[in-house]
Order: sequence, then C-alpha cells, then structure tokens
Amino acid sequence: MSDTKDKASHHHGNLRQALIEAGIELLTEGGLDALTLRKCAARAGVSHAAPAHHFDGIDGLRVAIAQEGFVRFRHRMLDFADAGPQTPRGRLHGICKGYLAFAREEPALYDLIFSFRAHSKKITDMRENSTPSYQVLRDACAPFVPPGTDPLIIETQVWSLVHGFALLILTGRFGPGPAPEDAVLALLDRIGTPPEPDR
Amino acid sequence: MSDTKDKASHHHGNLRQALIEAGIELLTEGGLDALTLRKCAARAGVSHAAPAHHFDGIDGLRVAIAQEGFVRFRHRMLDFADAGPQTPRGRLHGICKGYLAFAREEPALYDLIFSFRAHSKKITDMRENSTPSYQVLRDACAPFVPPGTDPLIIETQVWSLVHGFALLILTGRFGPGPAPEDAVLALLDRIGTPPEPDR
DNA sequence: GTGTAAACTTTACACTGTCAATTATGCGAG
DNA sequence: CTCGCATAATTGACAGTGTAAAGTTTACAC
Repeated sequence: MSDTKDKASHHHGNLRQALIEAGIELLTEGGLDALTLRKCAARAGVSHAAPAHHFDGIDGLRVAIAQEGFVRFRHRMLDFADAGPQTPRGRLHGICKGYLAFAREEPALYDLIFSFRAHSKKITDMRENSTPSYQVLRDACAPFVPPGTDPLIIETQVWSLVHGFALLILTGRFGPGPAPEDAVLALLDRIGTPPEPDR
Repeated sequence: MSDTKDKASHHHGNLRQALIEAGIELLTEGGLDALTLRKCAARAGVSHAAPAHHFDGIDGLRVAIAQEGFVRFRHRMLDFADAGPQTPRGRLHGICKGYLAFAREEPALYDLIFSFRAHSKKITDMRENSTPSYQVLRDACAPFVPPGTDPLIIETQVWSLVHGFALLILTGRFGPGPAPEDAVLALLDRIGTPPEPDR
C-alpha cells in the first residue's frame, strides 16, 4: 500500500478523492443515513457500482471518509490550541474547544467517525486512522500526568468528559438554548495534579 | 392517548408489546442495523407491514423500543445506587456504575437511545421518554450542587463524563483490555463543592 | 499488433421502508 | 339476530439500497 495512493489513471481523474468529497457533501447535507453508495456515485458522475469497487463496499467508503474526517478533526483541534495561550492549561483548553467546535460544525462527520463499534470488522482500520488525532490529545494531557502514573488515566478523564459533552449536544439534550460549555471546561481544571500558579 | 395503551384487541394478543420485544431481541443479536420492520414482523408472526401500521414507520418503532430501553436504563441505575452505601457520594457512584453497566450489558439498546439527533422529528418524544431517567441523575447530583448555582452545571459535568466514557468503551477505544473505569470515578469525586469528610 | 491487468459499466437479485387497496375481525345500534 | 362500521392486519406493488457476477473499455508492456 502506497501512501496517498495515486489512483488517477483511467477514465476519471482521481475518482477516489471525488467519491470521498461527494460522500462528505452527502453527509453534511443529510446526516449519516444520507451517505449512500449510489448517491455518491451519481454525484461523482460514475456508475452506481463504481464506489463499491473502489472501497470494497459501503463500510470501506465510510472508513475512507472517516479517515479524511480525522485529518480535519486534528487540524481543528490544533488550530484552537495554537490560537490560545501557550501554557499547558491553555493548550489543553484549546484542544478541547477545537474538539467541540469540530463536533458542532461537522456533526455528521463527527458522527461517522464514532459510528464504528468495537465488534466491527473495520475497527482495526479505524484505530489506525485515529492515532494521529489521539496523539494531539495525548500531548495536551502529558503535562498533567503525575509522575509514575499511567497517562491513560488523565487522557481518559479528558476525552470522556469532552466526548460525552459533544454527544449530548448532538443528541439535543440541551434543547435549543446554549449548552453549558463552561461547566465542562471548569471540571477540566480539576484534572491531574493539584493546580499550581499556572501549571 | 391512554397511559400503557391497551392495544390487545383483534387477532393477536398485545401485538404492540410483542413487536417491541422482538425488536429488542434483534437489536441485542445484531446491533442497530439489525432492527428492521420486516424482521420484526416475521419474529412476531405477523405480516411485513404490521409494525409500520402500529408505530407509524421505522422511526416510531425505534422510539417505542427506546422508551422501553429508558425504563430498563433507569432501573439499572437505581439498582446500583440502592446496593451501595447510602451517602450522597455513594449514591452518585452507584448511579454512574449502573449507567456504565447498562451501556456494557445492553450496548445496542444504549446505542438506540442515543441515536436520535437534535434535528430529528422524534426528538420531542425522546426528550419526554428520557425525563424519568434524567431525574435519577438529577437526584444523585443534587447534594453536590453549591447553593445559588444552576444544578445543570453539575449534572452536565457528571453526565458528560460518564456518557463519554461509555461511548468510548462501545467504540472500542480501549481495545480488548479493561477500560480504566476507576479514572472516571476518581474525577467524579472532584465535582461540585470541595469534598468534606464524607459528603 | 497483441495480450493482459485494472477500471468501470451493466445486469441481476435480495432486502428494505412505505404506500394504497383489500380483507378480516370485533362491536355496538337497530 | 343482523347490519354497518371502525379498526387491525394482510396483500401487492414500488422505489431505493448494497452486493455480486459478467461484460466492456482503457492503458500499457512487450
């Protein structure tokens, strides 16, 4: 498997990428259920069976789109982290704000990324695709990990908190009004080693 | 609309409940995608269009099953809370352990409950169905709400944390090994008013 | 030129949700 | 008792879906 495959060859110029972008459009416009092999093919101007051939079925297409989604996800988090104060706490807040911004701005893509279940056949691919994004979270959490303890503990606390909040927003638990994002960021400050002046 | 509708009438004795139970079976055996009007009908021994007639389409069936799911969800949380120490902290831990137990034991039902999105037409029904379950969480959080502050803050912190952790488990983020549940319960203890001897 | 492998199309099929028309059932009015 | 009649449920049809197999087109090596 080559990196960034060059599938530009026969009739269509880089059909693979065109299909992925068509899929993201469908997702954005109509949610998870709107992503369809046939509609994707129609939008890219190819026969209805072409996407299945490229991605080995609908699940393969979903994995490919999720991979692109993870790239955008990661960038969104880094953008927010780079824009805020460059302290450990500032960066952690930035990562979390970027996390929530992505979930709000691209809810269908966010849904897709986390739609694969543990028993799925594609779960291995998804784990690989998510690694760079997870690394961003790891790095932001690292300064808060007490010496001698497993970093996974802090990472799990942060990720669970932000991920749960994002999902609660997407499932409409806060109604039409604004979601209490400050509450989440406040609890974030109680994580890890007891706070020092500005750690 | 009567409470606990008595639809037991014509040919079949209480077909509505039979369809719901068949649906839960399908969910349990094959996950969200396995819930199908036609398979549900077949399992209940009725024609393929009968479920749509009762529940006004697949979404109606999903709402009805989710309603039953919320009942079980609530009971699981209360079971754990009643089994533990009867202190505010003990009950809060119990509720959260019950929350996670339900998500692990009935992942498909849990998935279904939280599969409705904010823009869905059925979101109002879902909000109503979830109220009693949410009240259980509210009650457990109440002792930790500082006077004069909005209870929603504490509730959101707790719910986000536990909900996110449950979803991370279901999406296979912790691999085959055990998930660090202790980490979540530890952060739970940093919620609300600063801890006193045993508050 | 010729052969070959890959990309893509065509065709077909089973399964899904939904709708309209139809039949069956139970029940109250006369 | 019998006659509507409302409701429950069935039947049949249809469009949309994923998938598989077979066929066609294209690019390229030799």
